[in-house]
Amino acid sequence: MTEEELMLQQLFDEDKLTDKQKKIIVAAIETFSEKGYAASSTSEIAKKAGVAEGTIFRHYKTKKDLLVSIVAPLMTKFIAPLVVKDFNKVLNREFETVEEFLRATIENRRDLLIRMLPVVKIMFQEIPFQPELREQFLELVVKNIFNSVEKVIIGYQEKGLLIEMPPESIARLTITNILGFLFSRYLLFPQLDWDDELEIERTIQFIMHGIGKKD
Amino acid sequence: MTEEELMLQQLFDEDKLTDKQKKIIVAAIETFSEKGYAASSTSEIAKKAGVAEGTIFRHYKTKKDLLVSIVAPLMTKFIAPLVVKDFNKVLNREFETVEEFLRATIENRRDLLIRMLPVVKIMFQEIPFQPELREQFLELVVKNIFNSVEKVIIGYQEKGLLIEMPPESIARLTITNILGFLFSRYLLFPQLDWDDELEIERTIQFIMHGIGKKD
Amino acid sequence: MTEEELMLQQLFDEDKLTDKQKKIIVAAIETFSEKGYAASSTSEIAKKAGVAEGTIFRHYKTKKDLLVSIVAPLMTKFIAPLVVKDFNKVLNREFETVEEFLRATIENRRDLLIRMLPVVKIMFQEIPFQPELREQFLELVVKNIFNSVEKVIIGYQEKGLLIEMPPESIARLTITNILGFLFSRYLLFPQLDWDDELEIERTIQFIMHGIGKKD
Amino acid sequence: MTEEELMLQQLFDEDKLTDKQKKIIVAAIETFSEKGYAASSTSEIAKKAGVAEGTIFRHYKTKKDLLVSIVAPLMTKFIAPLVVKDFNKVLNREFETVEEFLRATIENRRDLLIRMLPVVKIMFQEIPFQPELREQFLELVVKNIFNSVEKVIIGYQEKGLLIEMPPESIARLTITNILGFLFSRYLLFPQLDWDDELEIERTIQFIMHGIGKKD
DNA sequence: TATGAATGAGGGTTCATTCAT
DNA sequence: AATGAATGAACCCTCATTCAT
Repeated sequence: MTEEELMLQQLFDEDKLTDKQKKIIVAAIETFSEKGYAASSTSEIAKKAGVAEGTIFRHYKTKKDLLVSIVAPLMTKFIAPLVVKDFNKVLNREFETVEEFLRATIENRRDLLIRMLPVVKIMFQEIPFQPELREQFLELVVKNIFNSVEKVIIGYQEKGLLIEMPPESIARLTITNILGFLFSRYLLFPQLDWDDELEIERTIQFIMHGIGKKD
Repeated sequence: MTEEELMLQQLFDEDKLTDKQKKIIVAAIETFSEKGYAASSTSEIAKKAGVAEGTIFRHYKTKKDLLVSIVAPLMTKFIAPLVVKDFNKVLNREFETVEEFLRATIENRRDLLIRMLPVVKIMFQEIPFQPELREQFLELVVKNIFNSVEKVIIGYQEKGLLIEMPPESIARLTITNILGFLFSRYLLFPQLDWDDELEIERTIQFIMHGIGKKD
Repeated sequence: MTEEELMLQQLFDEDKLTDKQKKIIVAAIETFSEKGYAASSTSEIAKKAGVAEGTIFRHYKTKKDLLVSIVAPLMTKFIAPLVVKDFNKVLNREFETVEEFLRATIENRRDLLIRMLPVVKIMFQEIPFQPELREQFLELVVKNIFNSVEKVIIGYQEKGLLIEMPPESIARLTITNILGFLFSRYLLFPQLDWDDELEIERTIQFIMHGIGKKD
Repeated sequence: MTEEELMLQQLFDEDKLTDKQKKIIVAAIETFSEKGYAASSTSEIAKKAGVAEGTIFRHYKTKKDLLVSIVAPLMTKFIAPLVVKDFNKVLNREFETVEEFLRATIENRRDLLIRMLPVVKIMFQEIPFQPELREQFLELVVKNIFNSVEKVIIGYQEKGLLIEMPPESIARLTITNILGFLFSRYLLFPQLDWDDELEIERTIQFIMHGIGKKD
């Protein structure tokens, strides 16, 4: 089983996908991610997947349908659990400090995040142009997850570990920084030299303490 | 003079642009920004600009040439000065604290940033797919600007106002948060209700102090 | 038994058709009639028939084969008997006048004609484009039937009830008027208000006496 | 100037058609008429017209647009004048009898009718499937022309030359017979031996006197 | 026998680009 | 300089037909 298929299993294990369907999805993710949705052609995807072009349209009514079929489950099945799962651990007092929690979460899932990056890239690239995706994202990710996050943040706030800023803002800022790092690192400038461990540590440090010196 | 033409003047005032060329650029920015580069057609741009299709190709050899002609000067003439200019003020001790500096910078240029957002959006949308733009961005923006930033940051660090983190990281994190806010606000979820003043204040607060409670 | 199946029985009662075959034919007639042969897709027919696409091609080698299988028996088993049958009655002096004969024939079979119209429509739509059908039509309908008609017409001519025009011409003109009414009524402008009884009466009157005033 | 171009001139002389546009229309008429609209491909039409396929879509937004652009002017510019023109002569008492009028009309325009037949064929083939055409036909031909016809018919009725049947019915029946002859002759069975003069004469005779013997 | 996934040729249409005017 | 008709490759998608199950 290739890496891609592993990722697919994470994304699509509930659905019964035929062999060809898996190949189409793998090829589509690769192509969309490399060239962007609009610049990808179904014929190229078909060739890369080793199927006839018509086969794509047997499974996905339109090219956009293919896009949505890739990105939508990511939102429902991947991103939500990714965050929520360990938040429960946090709520169960497994982590004494937010710092530890952030470090554990990021480190813990870094490989998966890296493997998922193509799809994440597609997702953020297309959200500005596809109202359908934007609405799904708001409904499934923003609303759904931010609810869970709120509890955790409030928990830490009550423990006196977080400032009193409203939970949504804290969530937005934290997520911004994590995604900001990942996008800079893997999408915008992958060819630069990065010391990943160090940058993650700095990101966490920044999230926790900002850049102002305590005195 | 329309708003767009004002923006154009900021971007292109040195070049002698014909009236039609200006219209083409305005139309291209609007279209690229709305639909993305690949999904925009030159015929649509021509129609929106009120010129013949051929006219576009008289001024810009290819569609990609049009894209680069829009984004490249942004990098050289807009973003660089935007940051550097006030950094010099900072170096001249005009601002006692980083906070004040950040606030002044953001507030000061907010309107312009908002008006520039279409082009900024295009820039970030296309950087992952256009190596030409990516290299330009690295060369002109990252290297060029980060050099200036370093001095400022070092200055504040020497004054004991910033932590000891390496200047590049501080720059990256700061920029990430500013752009992160602007992208969330204007590109990803413009339809949500935002209290801009408040969010900017929180972003600044976050940049300076993180989310961890000092005690 | 539905109306369609009744019609099918009239058309195909000798052949042993499976249940699925009947459903395919009903669906094909409906689709061909609504959209025309070329604009109908086998997949739509399959869906409407509730069978798999492959099933159609198990029974009919090609799409055209399906068309011919529908229209051909119509010519041999329906139209020919339709006319000939009562012509025998006429020959047996059941009708004193041609008028009565025409009226009886049309009225008598009007419901059936209406129910058959989808297939008749297909037949006339496709005859110009399918040489196979055209030849069959000439062989089975024109030659075969016109022979019978000739006898009837000659019979009435001998009785002094018809003018001396050659039987083929009389046949052509009569049929033209009946079909012309039916086509105007049911195919070209079904949405107009028609007083069927009245129009039939006028058609008969016209066939018999033209529009010139006797003096 | 070829025959087709002559016909085109009759149909489209008011519009300024480029050379390529004329070729496209000629090719489209030929192809639609031979194979039917749905079975004709734009690539075939382009090849036959000697233009690039894209050129078709520069002038006609869609394939259906091409169809309508061919058939619509036929209705407005050809069929209407065809009938109305001589009806005025009739009203001016140029013809003593309806028979003479019919003969003059048919003979007079037979060549043109024959040359127009491909377009007439397309028109009647597609009216059942294209609501757009059907409505146009009703609006432009049926309503428009039948108004004129009514006057003529009433004129002859007042002169005692026509029976008292309602003008619309007389019109429908007359037109049915003329088109019925033309369709049988040129569309359905062009390969049969026809004595055109004789058949026209018989059609006229039939229209005037029916098939019933006066006595 | 019946299925429906798979095919790949061909469908209508769009597009960036060219070039004569 | 500016036009816009013309191009033809490429696009997304549909289709009749095949074949392993």
